[in-house]
Amino acid sequence: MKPLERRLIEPSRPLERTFFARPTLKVAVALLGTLLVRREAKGDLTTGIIYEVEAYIGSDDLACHARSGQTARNAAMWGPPGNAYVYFTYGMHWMLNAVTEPKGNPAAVLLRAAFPQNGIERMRARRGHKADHLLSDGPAKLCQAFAIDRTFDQRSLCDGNAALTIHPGMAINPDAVQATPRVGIKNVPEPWRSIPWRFFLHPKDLSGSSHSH
DNA sequence: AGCACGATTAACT
DNA sequence: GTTAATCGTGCTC
Repeated sequence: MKPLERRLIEPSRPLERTFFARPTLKVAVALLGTLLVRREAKGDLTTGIIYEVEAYIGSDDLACHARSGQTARNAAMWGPPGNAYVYFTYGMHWMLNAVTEPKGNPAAVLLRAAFPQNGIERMRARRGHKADHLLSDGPAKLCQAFAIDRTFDQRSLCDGNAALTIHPGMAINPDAVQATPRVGIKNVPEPWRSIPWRFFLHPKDLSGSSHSH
């Protein structure tokens, strides 16, 4: 018996580059509630609603990889807004970012968590047989669940038929957005270590009004 | 050439 | 609560 999928969200057009070509903090908050869509072989869709992000903004931000100037690794951040920036860390994990701000202005939003919507069994096959909410509740887990690796670095997230896109998702109550310091940067100097550029929604705020068009 | 550490995770005590 | 895993990157010598 095929497991029951959550509500099938038929993706509309992806978010356009103009969505990402804005101040990074605005893009970060606006990404909450949007739908991450991974098109796999045979047209299978793996999707989830983004509910946790972090902003990394420019070479002055000492937590941002742009702090040490442009290199082969971080070049994506200097590229067009709406591209992916995917990097490898801790010797084993991939991280997915969406590049923001006008081209040449290095900044990005780290996608830290998404609530599974479609393709949940594919996520389980890659992540182990865990409860839905544990499949993509961290930046490296998200990349595992959605099968994202270096091949996505510098690729557009805005092309309709691409393997990875971001689409309008749920309407979000701005009052429900939580902000805290970014995590995993405890050796970064102040004020960057404590500036509240992590944004997220509580699960209860994900179960409300959903719309796909 | 060597080295310290990382936008983390899973598995421990 | 702690810690091993595991290796690319950027910095120092």
